[in-house]
Amino acid sequence: MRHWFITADGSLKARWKKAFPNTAALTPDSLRGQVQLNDIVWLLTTVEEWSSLIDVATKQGAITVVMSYAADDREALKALDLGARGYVHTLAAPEVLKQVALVVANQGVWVGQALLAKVLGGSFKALQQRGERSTNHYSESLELLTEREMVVARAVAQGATNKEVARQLDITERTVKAHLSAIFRKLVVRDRLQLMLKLSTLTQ
Amino acid sequence: MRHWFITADGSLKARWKKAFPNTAALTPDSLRGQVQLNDIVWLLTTVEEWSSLIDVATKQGAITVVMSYAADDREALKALDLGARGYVHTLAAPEVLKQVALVVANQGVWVGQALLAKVLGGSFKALQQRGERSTNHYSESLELLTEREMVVARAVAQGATNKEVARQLDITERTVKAHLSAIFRKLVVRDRLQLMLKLSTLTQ
DNA sequence: CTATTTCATGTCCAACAGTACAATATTTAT
DNA sequence: ATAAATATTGTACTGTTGGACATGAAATAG
Repeated sequence: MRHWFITADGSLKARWKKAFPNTAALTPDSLRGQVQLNDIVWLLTTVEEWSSLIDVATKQGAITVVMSYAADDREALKALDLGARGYVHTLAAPEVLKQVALVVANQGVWVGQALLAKVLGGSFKALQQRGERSTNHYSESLELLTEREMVVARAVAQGATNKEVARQLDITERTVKAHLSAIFRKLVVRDRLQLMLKLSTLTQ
Repeated sequence: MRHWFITADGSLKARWKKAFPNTAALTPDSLRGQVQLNDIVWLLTTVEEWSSLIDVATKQGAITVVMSYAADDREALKALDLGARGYVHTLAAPEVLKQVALVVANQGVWVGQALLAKVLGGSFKALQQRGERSTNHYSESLELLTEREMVVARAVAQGATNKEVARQLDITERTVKAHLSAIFRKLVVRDRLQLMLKLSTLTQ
């Protein structure tokens, strides 16, 4: 089982070699005939080139993973729909690539956690034949927040401390706390970590 | 990390032991309190019992896989929607079970190929109009963490307090802090919020 | 014009988080 | 066998967080 990285110029990044010692880079043209059964093909080409490349690779029994700079759910779903078995960020660390390889090589599918929730939630409802529009109770609860609270919530969800938020917004730390208390009460979470989780399930 | 097979009578099939030497069978009642973080729970109960059992297992940080005789797509989606990470046939061979375990333990989701097509097809349409954004930047490695540290890191990334993690793992709060200090140092983050952010990108 | 909402700030305090010093037992590697 | 890594727990200390009391100004809705 070999790993092939398909890049426009056939270049091979060091971190890929670090992840998989027995690997090689290829240009899109030289893909056909090279790959074998259960090889893993990592595609770094443009969106336009996927379709045919995924097809070529899978026809030869290879497993395809699309790499992209844009962590775009729709793009990911398109790739998976076309036959790719994974969708991962281009700059993923060697350790992540290893995990992805492990999963896809074992018949699994690699998608982000956030995307997964959407996929399962969405499709489940789709199969249930429900005509209701996707009313995420989150957007409602988010609308409870005032403009200022929203800004604070976002900053905190990005990992900022109260002090940092205060500096960013040029207000005192006390005021940040006041906003946070209101946010916690409105969104029914106990602390900034739970807030982070709540926000991430919806804004990502 | 242990494997638990939940059956009505608490019986344990030979092929499960063959797949995972380090395993045990449980009845639905005895599930609570037994399983730990990152354990894998295989559910062989009736459909009616899933909901609560998946909930109990995941609340304790375990990964749930539903086993069923009926290869029913809708049943599978329901299981996954409830929080299960895999859906596999009850009579699956040991080799298959090992693969499933490998995939779900690495953040993957196990579903059949046929179901996958449906899921993606359905959700792709369902998700046509949603915007996305993302940020990815990391270099440090998850493999720097020991097994124990990994368990703590995941628990914290799910929003647990030190006290809660201590209770879950049946260790003192002080030990949790020790692990966390090691985690922070290794992953070069300053606190649990930054850890959360880092893990969410690493395991995306 | 008043009532309400939003935004800002203050002090006090208890709980939580994280580090700096440890120490000890077990397992793993050389 | 010895060294290194891992897992566990302890005390003491500092900084952060969030709630419980507040107050006051500006904007907005009725």
